[in-house]
Amino acid sequence: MPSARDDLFRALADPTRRHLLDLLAARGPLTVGELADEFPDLVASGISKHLMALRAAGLVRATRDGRRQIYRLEPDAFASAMAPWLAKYEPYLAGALERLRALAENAEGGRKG
Amino acid sequence: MPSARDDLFRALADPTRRHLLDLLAARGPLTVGELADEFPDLVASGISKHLMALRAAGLVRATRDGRRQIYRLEPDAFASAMAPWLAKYEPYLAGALERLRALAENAEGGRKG
DNA sequence: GGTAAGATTTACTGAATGGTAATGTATTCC
DNA sequence: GGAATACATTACCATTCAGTAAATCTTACC
Repeated sequence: MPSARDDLFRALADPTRRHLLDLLAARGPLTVGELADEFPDLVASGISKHLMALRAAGLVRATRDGRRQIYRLEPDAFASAMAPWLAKYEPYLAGALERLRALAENAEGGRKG
Repeated sequence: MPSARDDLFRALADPTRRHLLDLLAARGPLTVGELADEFPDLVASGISKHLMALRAAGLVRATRDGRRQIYRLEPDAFASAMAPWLAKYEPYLAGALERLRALAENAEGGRKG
């Protein structure tokens, strides 16, 4: 029985799925069609399957709007599985965490713009 | 042709490989045998293959010591591939980054011990 | 030199994965 | 009601992957 973290990392293993997440992160909630437009080399049902995988991992959430399905990020599952894992490597990642710290501070101070 | 980030996430997808990384993070450099001892259900060559995958992804480094091979974490590849990726989700991960920020500050202040 | 120990490589196998095509299911529009 | 749109689901195929077993290679020990 795979854990939530297993699901997370398995879902993140595929470049197409990571790209889907990137799109949702960069552009906010999107329909399946809008997402699929970004993958000219893939057939629609393939995108749908990837979205199902992301949903199963808890990384995205979908809501209906008429006949469309709007997907958006679900950051909670992401954060709660990722953060404690990252913490284990904290002593080895001081530099990277430095950068993340800067980002976090930037987010605090500069978000309202 | 897979990118460095592709390699990273594919390497992290397998629970055994993540466990290997965890062991190296928690206990420092270890030999293949010491690592293999933690996986009673797996055969030695399987561990070796996983270690090769981690090495190919740049996540670990190996040095010889007699007939042993000592593996240790290689945090640079990890950080340089992971940090910019995480940054893309920064607006969605404020809470998680908060926690990471606390960790980083703790690391700064308490490292020289 | 010969043997054993530590680790990697190769060959093989079953299972999982990503992809397509076809079918199914709501929902909207005429 | 019927056609069309937007997705999801199913069936299927090729490839990849994790695992074992056996062979190989290097170093240590006698």
